[in-house]
Amino acid sequence: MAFRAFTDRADSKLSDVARLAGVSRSTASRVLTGAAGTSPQARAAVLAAAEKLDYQANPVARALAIGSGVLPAPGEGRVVVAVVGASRETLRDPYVGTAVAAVAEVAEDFGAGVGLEWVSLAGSSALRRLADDPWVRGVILVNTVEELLLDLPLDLIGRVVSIGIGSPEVPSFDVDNGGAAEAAVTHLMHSGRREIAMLAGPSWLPCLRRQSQRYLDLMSGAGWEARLVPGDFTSAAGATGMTAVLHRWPRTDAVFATCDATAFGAISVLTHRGVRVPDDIAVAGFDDVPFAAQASPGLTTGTHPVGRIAATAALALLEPTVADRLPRFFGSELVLRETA
Amino acid sequence: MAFRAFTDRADSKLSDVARLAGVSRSTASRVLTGAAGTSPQARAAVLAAAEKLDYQANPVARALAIGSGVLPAPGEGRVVVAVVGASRETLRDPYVGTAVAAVAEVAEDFGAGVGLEWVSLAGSSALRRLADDPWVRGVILVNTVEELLLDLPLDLIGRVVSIGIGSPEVPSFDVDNGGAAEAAVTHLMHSGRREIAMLAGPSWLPCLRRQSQRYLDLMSGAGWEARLVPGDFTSAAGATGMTAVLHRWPRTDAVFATCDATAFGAISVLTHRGVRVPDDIAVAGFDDVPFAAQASPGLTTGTHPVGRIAATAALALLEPTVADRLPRFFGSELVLRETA
DNA sequence: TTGTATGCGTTATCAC
DNA sequence: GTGATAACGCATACAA
Repeated sequence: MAFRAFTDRADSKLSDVARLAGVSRSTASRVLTGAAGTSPQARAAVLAAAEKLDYQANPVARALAIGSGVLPAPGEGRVVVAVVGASRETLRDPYVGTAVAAVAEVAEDFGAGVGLEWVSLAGSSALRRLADDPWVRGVILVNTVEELLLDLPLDLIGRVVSIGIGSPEVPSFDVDNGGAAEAAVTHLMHSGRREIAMLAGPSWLPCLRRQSQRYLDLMSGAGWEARLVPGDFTSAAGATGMTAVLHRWPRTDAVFATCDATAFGAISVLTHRGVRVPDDIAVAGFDDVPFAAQASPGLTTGTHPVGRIAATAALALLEPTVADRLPRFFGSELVLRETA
Repeated sequence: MAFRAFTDRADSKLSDVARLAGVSRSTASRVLTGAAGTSPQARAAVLAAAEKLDYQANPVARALAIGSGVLPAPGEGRVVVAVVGASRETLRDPYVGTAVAAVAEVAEDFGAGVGLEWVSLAGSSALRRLADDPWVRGVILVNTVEELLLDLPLDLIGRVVSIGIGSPEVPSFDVDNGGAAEAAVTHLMHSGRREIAMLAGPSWLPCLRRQSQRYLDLMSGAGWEARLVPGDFTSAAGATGMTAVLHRWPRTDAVFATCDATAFGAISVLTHRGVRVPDDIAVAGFDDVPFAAQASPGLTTGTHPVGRIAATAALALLEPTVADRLPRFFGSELVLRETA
């Protein structure tokens, strides 16, 4: 994030180069801009002079002449993490912090900075602004929805990726949360549970559909009744969701939660009511946050490599040449602890 | 974060305004730039014309003429959270995520963006770059050290604040962790504990000195032996620190940890060894992370309003007029739960 | 192929 | 006070 070109005035200008090369400014300009119609010898002389003088074109003057805006030099600019959500408080999710940190780390290797921005569910104007800003090297959409993907500013395409759902134009990077759900639910099934409820995430979040759907499929495949309650990733939602489940389906003997925070919320309700975990009700989460290991009982949960996913997304933006070879789908591993 | 001025060409130029106002470009320019020597009637005419045409000076042309770089328009630019630390992984601390999110929320109200950057302990060059970048509206230093504060780029002064220690030139915002330490330690003392150890934070972090010092003062004031082990905010450090404490001072009956993660690391060691918490050893933490309430036993800990602190720091940067009236020191409240 | 001349939109320096 | 006019540094039709 140097932006050197803006402030430090170049020590030499085009006319200096031209004079040293023994040509006119026009010729020097032509050579330097790579325009056609320059003799090899003129080109060599200009290039040598430019090299010698360590010439750096003044981006402001160039922008004025060209009629364009000032463009960032290679190695400048920033990557912005654009988090889609119902309210600005979405930014407070620990998930976001992890992603931003990971992006910051890889961006630094490319001389880029990181930005964090909230985008409302109908926030195409925010994306429009990002698209208009030449200093935005790339945008990482987080938790985006279909609508946003559909009317994405066209000039953003090619420098936007998504963590969550994608589209033909925007490559997506995500955890295999369908697989994670399957691992957790089948584990619960194999350990003899049948009355399995799911404390799901926000229903508007499309990338979660794989998770809920897999649960639904598994339950109907086994011929058992599905018990799904939506939530919002908070532990409060886990608590109210658990309460609702207990009320509607008193015989429930296992719960799969969309994330660890929700699982912990559920567990707190359970222990408060004297329900034993896992003896009476088994609980499985998803994310494998640090506390999952420290809690007692230890939370059985699926890993969620948020940092790796975000870093990969950032790399795809900053190093387009390797983008195709990057993993797009990240596996989750079920970590068996005590709650299930 | 509009940066509109860069890309969208102004629809009207200075000459248009001048023509409509019936004056020369020179006069129009003088009026618009606020230079001296303009007649009231000329000023009125120009202002009216500019208003009518919705005139916006082209920043690129202005920059070229003025010889400066392109400056952000009022309401543009960004605030960067500069986290000081030994390695880039410092960025992964949940504390950082919370701070960035909070800053992002208030920055948005001012049309500013947020950036996140890592600054090494000897990272004056990184700060130099930030100072040179006119698009940086302000810098929020996090966990800074004295050295960095001493050779801060001079032109950064006035748009840099600190979360942690400050200096005469850079206002600091921080939690009262001395008070937090006192509340926790005296609580332990009042509940009959005497052999109180402290699992401290990184020794290089100056803003933590108030915390450790208060513990030391309290212990020596009571005439008891101090037992302090440094760590690094991780739960791993809590585990190894707890092990060390147990080894060196087997009769320890209470522990105050610099943060909740460290406290949980200590507790896991304790429970693994069959030591009962709080019966045998009481544990108090600091931060009051969400998990502190959900863990069982619930963690007794001091609140740490990171979000409010960061938001206030951002406000001080973006609204200098109210900066003096902003709180600089944020109280911590001891939340009594089960571990102490 | 090369050089000349002019434009990009503003600010600053002059005379007036 | 005001209006020409020359920078600012570069790009590019156009003429040579």
